[in-house]
Amino acid sequence: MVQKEEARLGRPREYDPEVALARATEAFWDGGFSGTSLDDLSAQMGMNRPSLYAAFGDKESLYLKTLENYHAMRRAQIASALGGDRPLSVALRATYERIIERFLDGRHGARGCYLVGTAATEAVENPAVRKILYESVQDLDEAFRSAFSAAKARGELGKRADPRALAALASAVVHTLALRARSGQPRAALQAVADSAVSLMFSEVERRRNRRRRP
Amino acid sequence: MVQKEEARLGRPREYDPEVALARATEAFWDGGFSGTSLDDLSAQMGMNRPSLYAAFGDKESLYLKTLENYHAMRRAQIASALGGDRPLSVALRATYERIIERFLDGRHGARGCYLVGTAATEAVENPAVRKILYESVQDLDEAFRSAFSAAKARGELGKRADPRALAALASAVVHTLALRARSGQPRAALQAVADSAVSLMFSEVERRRNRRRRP
DNA sequence: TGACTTCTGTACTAAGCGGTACTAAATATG
DNA sequence: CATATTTAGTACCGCTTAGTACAGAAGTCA
Repeated sequence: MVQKEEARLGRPREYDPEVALARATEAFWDGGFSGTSLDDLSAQMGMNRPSLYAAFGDKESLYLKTLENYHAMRRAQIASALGGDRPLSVALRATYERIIERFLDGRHGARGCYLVGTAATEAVENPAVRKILYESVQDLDEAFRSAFSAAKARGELGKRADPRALAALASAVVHTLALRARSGQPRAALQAVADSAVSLMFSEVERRRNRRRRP
Repeated sequence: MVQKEEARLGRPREYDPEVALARATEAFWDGGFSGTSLDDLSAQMGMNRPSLYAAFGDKESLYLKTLENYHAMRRAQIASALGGDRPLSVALRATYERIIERFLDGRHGARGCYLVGTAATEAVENPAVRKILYESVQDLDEAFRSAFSAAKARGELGKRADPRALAALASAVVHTLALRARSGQPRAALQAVADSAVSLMFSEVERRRNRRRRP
């Protein structure tokens, strides 16, 4: 993320596009697309309406940009969290831990996942939003699937383990955590859900290990 | 649901309150709370604004009534689907089948669960909505938990099986199905998720059975 | 310096919003 | 029949919305 501060013609911007987009995301995250007005946005982004329009287009295209930006960030984050050479059961727990942290962190209370919390509502009547939501779900599945495949190749899972099925389940845990956070469940409840899910995914193997250790 | 058509004073209603509430649900389901105007509602409910206000109060209280109504209906439906004397693995598959059917059925495409699709967005800034969402998640967990406990007592699960953990997972499947439906995933994808999840929940037992049958 | 370019900020428009006052219509009651 | 009561429908209110016109400010460039 190098700042390429080329000498631009004309009056310089008084806002940072990245910061402004992040603040727009915050605003939409709390209120949803329809529930957040341009006055809200302009206030929270610290830029007046005409500048906002010049920079991001109309409300919908601003919203789509926040969605795509969020999606790209999370995609990278998940990939890096699942990468590395830790056993998947360990990496998975750590990943959920970080996700829970993010889902609980909001200025006005827990807000879960941005896509689950706001894009899902808009998805029915807005095809562009639906497409982003669809791709984000697919990408999450795929990230988990490749992680489970790799883990299986490393012998961390049984021969009968189905990476695709386990990945769908791992995604389901993310989705349920997003919803539970937004519904107001406390951190301990979210952690319990994530923990028991991971235990279940690896239960077969862990039991086999235990049998071998103390026969 | 007996119609108690008492002789009321004054001009008789030209609308059926239950039908009107169902139509309001439909409208909100597609557009969300903020995205659905009173004009939309009054058009779809087939009653003019003053009648709407007299019958259901303002927009928010109408929305809350649709949420509570939906919650009560689904609660009863899940309970009846999980009840009966079928093995839980069978009842669970049937339950998911029915849920998928409902999630895919919308006039303007698949819409998933009404609560997940609309209440989640409003939950951050509206405590009343958050409360209903919270209770609906808890109720679903509890319905599944009691079903898993009963199944365990009937010997359908291993001794180490944790009904609470399995219930959280079963709820997670419902949540992910709601989201996937709304994101546009086809029926086959939803069925695959549900099927493989059920298989995973009962995998331990099924494997043991297989071993016994063909040793 | 002066022309050109880009951003800022005020002020505005037209349309849509949630909500309501008021009149007419349709029933029960006496 | 007259009266009370409840609904239906029109028409409106004040406010908020998304989006824009325009003038001035703050830079670059020649």
